[in-house]
Parts: sequence; C-alpha cells; structure tokens
Amino acid sequence: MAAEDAPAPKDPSNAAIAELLQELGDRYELDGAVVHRVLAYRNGAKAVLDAPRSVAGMTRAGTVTELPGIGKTLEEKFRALLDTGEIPALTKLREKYPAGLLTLTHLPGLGPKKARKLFDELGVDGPAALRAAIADDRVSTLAGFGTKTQEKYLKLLDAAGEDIERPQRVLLSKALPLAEALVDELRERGREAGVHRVEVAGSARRRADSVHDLDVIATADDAAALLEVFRTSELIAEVGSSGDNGAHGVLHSGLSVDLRVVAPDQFGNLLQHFTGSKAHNVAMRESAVKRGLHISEYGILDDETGKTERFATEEEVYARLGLPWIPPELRENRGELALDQAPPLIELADLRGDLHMHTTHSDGRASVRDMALAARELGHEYLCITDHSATHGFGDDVQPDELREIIAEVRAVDEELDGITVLAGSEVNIGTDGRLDYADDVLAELDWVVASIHTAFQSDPTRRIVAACEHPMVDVIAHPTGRLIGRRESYDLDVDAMIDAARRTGTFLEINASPARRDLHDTHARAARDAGVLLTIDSDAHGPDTLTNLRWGVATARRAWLAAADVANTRPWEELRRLRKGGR
DNA sequence: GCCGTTTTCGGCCCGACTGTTTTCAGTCG
Repeated sequence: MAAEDAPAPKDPSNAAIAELLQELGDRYELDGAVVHRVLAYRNGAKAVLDAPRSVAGMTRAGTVTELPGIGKTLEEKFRALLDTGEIPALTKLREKYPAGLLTLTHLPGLGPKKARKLFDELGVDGPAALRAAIADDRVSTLAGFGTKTQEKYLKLLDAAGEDIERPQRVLLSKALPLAEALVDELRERGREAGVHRVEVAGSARRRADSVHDLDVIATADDAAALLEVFRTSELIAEVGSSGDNGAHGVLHSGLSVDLRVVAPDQFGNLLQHFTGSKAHNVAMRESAVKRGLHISEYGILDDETGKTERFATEEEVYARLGLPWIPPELRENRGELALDQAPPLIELADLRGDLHMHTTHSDGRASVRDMALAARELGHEYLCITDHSATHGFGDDVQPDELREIIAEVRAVDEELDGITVLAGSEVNIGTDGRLDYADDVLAELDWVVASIHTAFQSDPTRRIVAACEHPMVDVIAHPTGRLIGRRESYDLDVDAMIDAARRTGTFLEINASPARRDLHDTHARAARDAGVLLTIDSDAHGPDTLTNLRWGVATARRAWLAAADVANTRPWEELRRLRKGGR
C-alpha cells in the first residue's frame, strides 16, 4: 500500500484535547506561570469540552478561535497536535517535571507551589519520595513547611494507599435522591428549629451528569438546632467539622455533604453562589464589576453607595444584575448571561410517551403487559416495546419469527388495555456494514424503529449511523455516541456528520435517559436542535422501575436548552406518527 | 493566554481556612 493510501491518523477527540490543555495548565502552574495564563488553559479546556463540534475539524477549517477562550496561541497548539501528534510546549514540560509531581498535587492541601518546592529543594518526584523525605524529617525543615504540614502529608499518603487519584464523581441518579432525602428530613425534623427553606445547590441542582459532593442551603430561626438535626440524621454516616452556620458530613455511600445555614435575607445570594457553576459565577461577577457591582455569597456591593445589598431570593439577585432568573440547568456560561428572558424549558410532564424499552423477550425483566401497566400508571399516553434484534448477543437476540410473535402480543395487550396505546417496535442493531439486521418487510410491520450500535465500536460508527439515518424505516438513532458516564468515552463518532444526516433524512436523535448514558449529552443535543433535528427522550427501561429514568433525560434536555416542542414525544402518538420520515 | 462600552496593552471574581508566620502565601471551592 502506498503511503498516501494509508488511513489518516484519527483526529483526537474533544475530550482528549481538553485533557491535554488541562495538563498544560497544571504543568505551567508547576512551572510558576502567572495565574491568568494557567487559567487561560483551564478555560480553554472547558471551551473544548463544551464545544458541540469537533475541535480538530474546527482547527482545520480555521474557525476554532470562534470558541470563547480559544485564541491564536491555543490554535497554534492544536495545529501542531494535528500535524505532528504532539504539542511541543507540553513535551518540554513533561521532560522538565516528572508525572509523580502532578500526582502529588492531587493530595488535598498540597498544591503546585508546595510540590515545586519539594521537588527543587528535596528532589521529591512523587508519593514514594515524599514518604521517604518525611521519614527523614526533611520536609518540616523547609521554609513555609512545618511539623503540622509534614504530619498532614503522612496521613494523606497513608489514607490514599498505593494510587492517589482525583476524587471520584457519583452519577446524578445516585446523588440527587440522597440529597432530596436529606432535604426532606431537614424540612420535617427541622420544624422545631423554625426552618424556612432548604434547597439542594451545587452541580446536583444544575442536574450535571455526575457530582463530586452535595451542597445544601437552608434558613432557620435556630441555626444551631437545624445543624443538630443534620448531625443526628441517619443519612449521615460521619460528621465532620461543624461551625455556627454550617456543617460537613459524609453519607453512607461516601458522598460528602455540606450544609450552610444563613439568615433569610441572604438566602438568595447564598443559593445562587453555591449553585454555580464556577464558570457561570465568574462570568457574572466579571460583567458586574464593569458596572461597579461586586457579587459574593453574602450580597452585592455597589461601589456608588458603598453598601452591600442582600437578597432573599435568586430572582432578586439576577434582577439586580439586569438578568432574568436563569434556570440552574443553564448556568454553565454557555450564553445564558446574554439572555433577555429565560427560554421555556421542557418539563417531565410534557412527555406523553416513551419509545424505547425492553421486556423479557430480550434482556428486560418484565412482560409487555407489565411494562404497559407501569407506563399507564406513570400517566403515559403511549409506550413502544423495542426489544433487541436478531444479532444481539448474550442469548437476548430476537429472530424475525419471534419478533412477529412479539408484535402479535403487543397488539393483543393494546387491545386489552384502556387508557394507553401500546406500540410495536424494535431496537435494531446497525451492523459493521451499516445495514440493519432485519429485512425491510419485517421492519415494515413495526410502528417504530430504533437503530443503534452495540458492537464493533471501533468500526467506523459515523458511516454506519449515517447509513442508518438514510434507511427509510429508521425513526430514531438511540444512545448515539455510546458513552457511559465516567466509564467509557464515546466511540469515535463525527457528531456533526450524524446531525447533518439526521436533519437531511428526517431521522430523530435520542436523548437516552438511562442515568449512566444521558446520550446525546447536553451540548450535542443543543447542536442537534439548532440544526433543526427533533429529539426524543426515552427511558431505555429494562423493567417497570426504570421507566422513571425519563427524569434524567429531561434533565439533559433542559441543560440543552430544549423546549417541549423540540422533543418529538411531547406530541400525541397520532401527531408523532405523521412526523416520521416520508414513505412510512 | 485571552480579550476589548478600558480595543492591541493592561487588566483579568470572591472569600474562607490553614499553617506558617510577625503580616501573609498557598490552597480550595
């Protein structure tokens, strides 16, 4: 094969590029760069992660500097990465400082300055060397270090064990119910403490994919009494430090919780502050400073009057800054601070049906009838049974004959049950050749066809998904990127190409509501909507209990700025069926 | 390093806590 026929090296994903920028920021910080330069790299990493399109592609097209926080220097670094496979500045910094030094900065309380000093003065190049230096009592002799610091490091090293990792994040579906249970308890048992308001703040309130801790904000007549309720809650496994207006605890799951109790007239300021995100708050403060206003968790200081104004509600905080109240899901500094009014966002109650779920015919745990009853109980107008298809593994395959039996069963249950429409569908595998694993005449008997990739992720998913979009009977592409939050990156998919194919062919794209997927994720779902593609939100339930997954899909849809009209299954089935691509 | 009702240079959010210090740097959220 001639050299020019060799397949082009794969473009680095946005996640991979963001990781490199993050590392550049960390290493420049270690190198003693001014803090704003370091921040610029971290902002760049966020911009790349938030970008709905391929940053490698944008770099080639010369449009990458349109992203906020990406300037000429970062553009050059992307070019170098694409041309040579590496960023020279990063290569140099990697030679200059050992990786173990960055690992050390993951220890809480040991930052880049301290790590650098340990390296320069004692030659400490990682956890093992730090342990040895402590054993020789050399750390406490350094200027700026003392015996307490040395003891703290030893404890941290012992606690961390062999490998020091970044703090783990917990899926929202695990964390939010725990936060809500705690809030309920504080409201109930806090009555005697004269509790006024208790709210979840932080990334859980923003409905992020995952959270690393929980923040709860409250007001009460008797703060001390409310803190006592917190400390004695059965949800709290371990009570940490605790002061007059706040307490820290650890749940049985290991998740950290901070409770802050404030005066009622500051509740809005504190809730806003602790809801974040950091990027949202920083951007909001920067723009406020230009108008002589200084925002903190305690209030808004007006330079003209010299007075700090406190607000009981978030609405008043935003109004003082000339902004509409911004729904927490939008607070990621993705354009929400330029809004004249908040966009209408979809709510769970807007969904009329659920178009992707499994039964015992494939890998589900309940029958068609039980799924239908559970869906009716939830108030759905319709549901669609979409078991796996002919090539699905693990003994969960459904051959064409069995599919016809399922269709007959679905028709019978639909006939039997009042108050809900039961539809017959399938989640059809997209093969490596881009073809589906049922013949067209079989597919033609279905009300709804879901297509997705379950195998051979490395085998050109873009071409396969585009081919599926072009199939006249495919209604929707399910969990389009294949990611599993915190566990598996998306397969190498050209999302732009998929969105374009979906728009061109009238194929819907799914926001799979399984809490470990939430796929499409927010930025991609927003890009799809902006391109004119209709989304669906589906539970992908494998039993009656997971039909309520829709909640997490709606959370993602709201983070994608979607209104009810942007989601196909907010429509009655009779209307939705007419929206399917032509020829059906 | 980015960016512009401070527009090509000079700025670039806010506050708490800790431990080491004689007034503050480093770290964190």
